[in-house]
Amino acid sequence: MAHRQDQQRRASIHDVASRAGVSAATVSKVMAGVTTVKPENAQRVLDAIEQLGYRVDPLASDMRRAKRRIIGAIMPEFESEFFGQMVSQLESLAEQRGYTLVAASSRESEARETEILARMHDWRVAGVVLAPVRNEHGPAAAFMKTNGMTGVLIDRVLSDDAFDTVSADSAAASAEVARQLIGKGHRHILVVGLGEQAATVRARLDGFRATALELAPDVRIDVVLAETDVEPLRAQLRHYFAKGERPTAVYSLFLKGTLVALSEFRRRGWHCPNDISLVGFDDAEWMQVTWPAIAAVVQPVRQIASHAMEALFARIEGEAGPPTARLEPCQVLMRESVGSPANGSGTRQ
Amino acid sequence: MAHRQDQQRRASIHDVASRAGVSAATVSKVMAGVTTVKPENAQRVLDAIEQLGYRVDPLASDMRRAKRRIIGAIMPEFESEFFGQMVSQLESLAEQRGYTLVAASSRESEARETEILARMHDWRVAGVVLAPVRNEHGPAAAFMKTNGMTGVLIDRVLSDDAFDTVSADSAAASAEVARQLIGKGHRHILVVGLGEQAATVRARLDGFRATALELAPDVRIDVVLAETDVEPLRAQLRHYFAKGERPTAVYSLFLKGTLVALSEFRRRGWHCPNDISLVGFDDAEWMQVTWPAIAAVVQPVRQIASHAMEALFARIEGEAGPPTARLEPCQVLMRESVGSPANGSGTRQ
DNA sequence: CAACTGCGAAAAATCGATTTACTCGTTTCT
DNA sequence: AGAAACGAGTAAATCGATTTTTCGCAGTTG
Repeated sequence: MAHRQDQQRRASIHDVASRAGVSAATVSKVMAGVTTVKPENAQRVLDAIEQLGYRVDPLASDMRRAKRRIIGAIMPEFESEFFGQMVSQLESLAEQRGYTLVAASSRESEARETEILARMHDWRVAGVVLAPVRNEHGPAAAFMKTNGMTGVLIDRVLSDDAFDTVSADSAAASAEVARQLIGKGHRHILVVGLGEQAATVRARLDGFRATALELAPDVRIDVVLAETDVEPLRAQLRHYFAKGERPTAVYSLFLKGTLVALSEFRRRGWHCPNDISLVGFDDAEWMQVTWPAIAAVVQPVRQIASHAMEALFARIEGEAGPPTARLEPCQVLMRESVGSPANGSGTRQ
Repeated sequence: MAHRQDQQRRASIHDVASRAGVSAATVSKVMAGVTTVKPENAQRVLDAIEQLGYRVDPLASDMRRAKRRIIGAIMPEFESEFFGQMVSQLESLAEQRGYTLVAASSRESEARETEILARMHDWRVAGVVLAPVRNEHGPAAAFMKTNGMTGVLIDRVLSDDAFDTVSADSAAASAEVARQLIGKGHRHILVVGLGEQAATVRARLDGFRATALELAPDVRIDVVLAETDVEPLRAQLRHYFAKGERPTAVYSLFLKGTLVALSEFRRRGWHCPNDISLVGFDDAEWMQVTWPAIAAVVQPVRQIASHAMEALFARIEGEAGPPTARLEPCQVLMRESVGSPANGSGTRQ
């Protein structure tokens, strides 16, 4: 009955060799495309491979190699559109070069970040794309340095003295947001953010503040920052509004903050842009289909991914030289959620 | 200058052995926790490991093993919240059992699905969690069967004769949606969907239609289905409305369809729920913070993930018996985007 | 005292492919 | 003609751990 004896060992190079009547070394050469094999023998090997359904065992094959054709990717999370697209892009770029991408999520923990890195080191990955939880100065980057790993840092980084970095030009984008909000007449703006330690959050905040103050020295900029979690941010924001503060615009430095802001507006019955304006860093597909459409800074995911991979492969192929720090320009989409404060800022429409 | 000689070969088991003055076999035993080692020697080995910073090379270690402690996961895409959460959950569950998750995206292609599967087979993964692009009858599942792989199918599947399956109870959820829409008085409903071949799409459509017709035999149900891409769906939907069709409610069978429907409503200046009602399969975080909040069917991601992993590990550990087919109950959140058609169905508010 | 039992550890085989070194013939060059 | 070069192929070493086998030695047993 049970034809469950199909646990037949998969064909090894020796099986192919004996079936083709040659040695294992010859089979290996045929697979490697070496020309010093008699065409006749090569054909017999090819036939044997075909018949046995032979596939090279990557474990054995990679054993003697110092590096495998594997790229590791470590993202802070997988749930957001941004990192989802990033992983997808990276995977596709890696595959184009014949590499396999192995992705892992640090789940916003620096400890996990280093553990994963150690595991990838054990796996002898050729290189790593690390999107650190905080910034380029964490233990993960240090681990990579001490272990001589090849890698690129992306997203929440500015520049590093050991690794190439690629990230969105947060400061420039924030400056542009400031320019537009000030231009529309806003003079009391609330900035909300998460993760003070993240390199990009500081860049966004500073870029925004500098430009806003330059264009309108009388502008009032309030800041509500929470350290790591979203819920504390929500609480702080609620408290801020409860005090009676009434900014005419809110600029959220990251996606979850935009959601928190929107939900607080809901609680209070405020509508955009009549009661308050809203811009968020990070775009999402849904933002253009809602009433109103939500203004957002679009991060250039594809550019970041492709430049990161370019830099990484250059290093893998041995390129020397000082590390580069790339900043990719963002696009600011001022959608319906932003208006002029004049429209009415006190009562509901 | 260049202190770049740090490419020092990492310590092998033999380095540890010679430093501890024992043989490699003894080191291996100490690491494996075998008790037949003199405590004194064990200590020397431990010290040597400590001093050399020795870590087992997984490549060499796994070489002789038939299976590695690796679980493969293949998702149709990484960009959506649903699959992002799914991968995250699976990764965390795998790690809890000491396994590493290797995730890959088939990018909605059955050909890629099989390629990835072949690669994972080469890697000797202990098991695979496959979320097939279409359904359980594709080439990927067949590949798994012929190669005797261990696996679980999730999401776009109903049941299979070789593998355990876990998915959301689409039919029941759709029936509930039908119940509520009919209950609110809707008698002309448009259902939009993508991927006729996907097991779940059919289940959702049939579940909805059966219940709606049972409760209100006079209900008119229109269906707009596109095969694979979103843009054709958008075109079809636009054409449908251009004909002058005016359903009072739209039920989208998947997330992207909900976005397409919303953007078409925008084009025409229709607001929910006054001009038209909308419910979508698949919830997303933003749906509760928009005006109006969008009604949605929430898939039980955590349950699906954990039951899938439970089933998978049971099989890995040798559990026999016929495959099981689990359906996890969904939650239907009727939010503001759904109202009664009476509210006004012709002109803008 | 020879034979047996066990323990602890070393030696050797194994996993599957790659690579180096080496063996024969054949050409080619001087 | 003799040396060097080359073509085609094989045996063996190698990668780093695990597992099986073997071995020495101490303590028992008959």
